[in-house]
Amino acid sequence: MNKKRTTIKDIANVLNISAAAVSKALHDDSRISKKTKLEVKRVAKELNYQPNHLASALRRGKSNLVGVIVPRTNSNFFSSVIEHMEDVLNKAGYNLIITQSNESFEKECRNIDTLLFTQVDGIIASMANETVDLSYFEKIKSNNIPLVLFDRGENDLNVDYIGINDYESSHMIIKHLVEAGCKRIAHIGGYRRTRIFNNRIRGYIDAIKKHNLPHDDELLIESNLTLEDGRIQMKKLLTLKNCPDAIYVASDAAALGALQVLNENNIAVPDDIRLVGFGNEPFTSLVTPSITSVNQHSEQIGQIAAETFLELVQSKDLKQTLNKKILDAELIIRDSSK
Amino acid sequence: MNKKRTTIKDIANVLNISAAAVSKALHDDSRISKKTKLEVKRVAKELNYQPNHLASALRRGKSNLVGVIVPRTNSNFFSSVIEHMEDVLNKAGYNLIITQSNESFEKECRNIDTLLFTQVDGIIASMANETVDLSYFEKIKSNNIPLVLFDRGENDLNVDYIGINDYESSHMIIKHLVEAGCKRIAHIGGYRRTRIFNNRIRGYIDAIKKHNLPHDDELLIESNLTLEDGRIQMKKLLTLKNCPDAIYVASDAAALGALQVLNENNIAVPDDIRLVGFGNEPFTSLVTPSITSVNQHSEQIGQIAAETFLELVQSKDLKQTLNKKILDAELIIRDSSK
DNA sequence: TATATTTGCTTAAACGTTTAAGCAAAAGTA
DNA sequence: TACTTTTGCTTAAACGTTTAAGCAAATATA
Repeated sequence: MNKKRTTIKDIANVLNISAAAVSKALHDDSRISKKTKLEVKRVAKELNYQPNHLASALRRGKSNLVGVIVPRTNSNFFSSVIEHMEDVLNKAGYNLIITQSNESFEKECRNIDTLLFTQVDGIIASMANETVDLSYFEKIKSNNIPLVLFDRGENDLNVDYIGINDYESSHMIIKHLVEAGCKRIAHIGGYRRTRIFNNRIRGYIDAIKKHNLPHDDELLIESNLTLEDGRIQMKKLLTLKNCPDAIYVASDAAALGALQVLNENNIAVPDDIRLVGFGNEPFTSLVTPSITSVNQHSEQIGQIAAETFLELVQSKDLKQTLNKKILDAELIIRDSSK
Repeated sequence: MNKKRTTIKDIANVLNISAAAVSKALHDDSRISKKTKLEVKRVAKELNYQPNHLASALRRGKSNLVGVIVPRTNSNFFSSVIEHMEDVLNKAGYNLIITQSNESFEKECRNIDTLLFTQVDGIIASMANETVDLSYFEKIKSNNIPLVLFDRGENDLNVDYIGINDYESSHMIIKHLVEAGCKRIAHIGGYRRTRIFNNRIRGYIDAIKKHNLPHDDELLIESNLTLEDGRIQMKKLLTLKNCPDAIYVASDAAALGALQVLNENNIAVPDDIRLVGFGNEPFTSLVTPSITSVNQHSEQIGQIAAETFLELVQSKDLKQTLNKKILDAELIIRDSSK
């Protein structure tokens, strides 16, 4: 009927030594004898001792918690990133607090407050689409909390970043479509204020020029890239006098919307119009025809983001050099562009 | 250049009162004057005071953290449950630590250890498919930590549970298929050791009998319900001399696998074979033909699970009556069974 | 042998809160 | 007036751990 949990004091009482000695024994301090260490560990196990994480965190001034903010967990990319981040950080003794912003700036701000309140040792985040005002992220920095961004980053913040080479990815996609014989390629992109979408757009424009294809304003569209956006923008593209023969869509969800519209209008994919998405979400291989897409290496991004965070806390005082790690993405060619 | 964060002592010094008075003022204690409260709050804001969560948690013996364990976050059902749980719990002052087991028993055990180590005030979990050994969940109970299960529960554990009526859902599905004229209905289910899958199987068997349809052993299959399982089991069903005219699959992923095989074999859905999935994952409405499925009311489940947890902590000492809340599911009829 | 070093512990303070107990002054009551 | 009650604070201890400082005994060094 022992309501109370065992503490190091309980162990100390059993062995008639001080609580300090117990603490040191549990941490394998060199000034504690082998014999005492063994006895302490034995009693700890016997009494089912669980260290009080709050007390040690309070004393040591760190919580061993890392806050994670993602636009949503319900995406293969983000949940995979998180999984691999967790692997690395758990091994280093950190636990994760995962929060989702649902692409809302307001929710993101509340998440940041929550994480700061919870005394996390650092924050690894991917920004909401809506976010333009960076004051809340500045708040993290001014609280001296290590911050690492991935995928959705922001140059102005001057923090470590891990992402893929969006500019190059666009080049890769356009090259693939050109080689397949496409002459008129449209791009349904995100809003330029988000760095990754801006890079994809820049890559698209430069690649189009490089291959001497027409760079027509009506072929370049900005949107929120939801499935519904994909539908709307695809319908708009179909009304053009001079219809494109390929569409590069900056998200898989929007690409799926576009595909639905094409199917509904009995336009053959890839024969009449070729289609490429972005993100390599599982459903891209499940729909008919399967959608060509870009693998963003979520495993590596998660792992590297975690490692970057660890470097950051380990070298906290020394003036840190900025880390921007850009991975090459991989084009997964499927039926929609074959 | 103030490295240190502001504490209540700093506020106390500014106002020449005791730290205790500051603490009480911040908590609107009735024994502190209005004037002092206002001043304390003003100074707190001025100094950008952030309460040290660890210290207050240590002192009060509770962390205001709730641990969540789900098989995976990359599922619309679970991420939606989490989102709505978060809404309720944030309002009540709790934060979430989300962990995923990836359907692995081992990972689930490690997650439980992690959460206990982090001193969570309670755990809300949905069990991994693999889990049969309940000792780790018993460990939660024996640590006196409130435990609430949802979706994937377990009768033997005797803890609060929120889920849908799986047995009734099967009846609903069979009724729908019978009304559509089906005479020979197969079921690709999960393993009976998991309660929800057992209930779906029982519902299937009883409904089949009720409608005087043939209950053939070869029509009832147990599997892991992954997409690949759906493909394999569907191929097996197609080899039967007496082929079914409808398939009820206990997960959307497996239903999709089955659909792929049917499409590849040029078997018309729904004309030759009708298909029903379970879970109402977004892709069910996106594939061709769209898949009839069951909406599990993730929003309500998340909300009720959170509320159940709150009831549990509020009435911790009084002998708690067991809460099992079973919601009615909703059949979403789509092209695959029309 | 006398002195220095190492070993193995102890004591006590600290981390930032909360809270029980207490005390003086103000306000209320008879 | 003399008392009780209320108000508005303070003091001090506690939560469970870590850690700097210190001290005696054992061991090494000269």
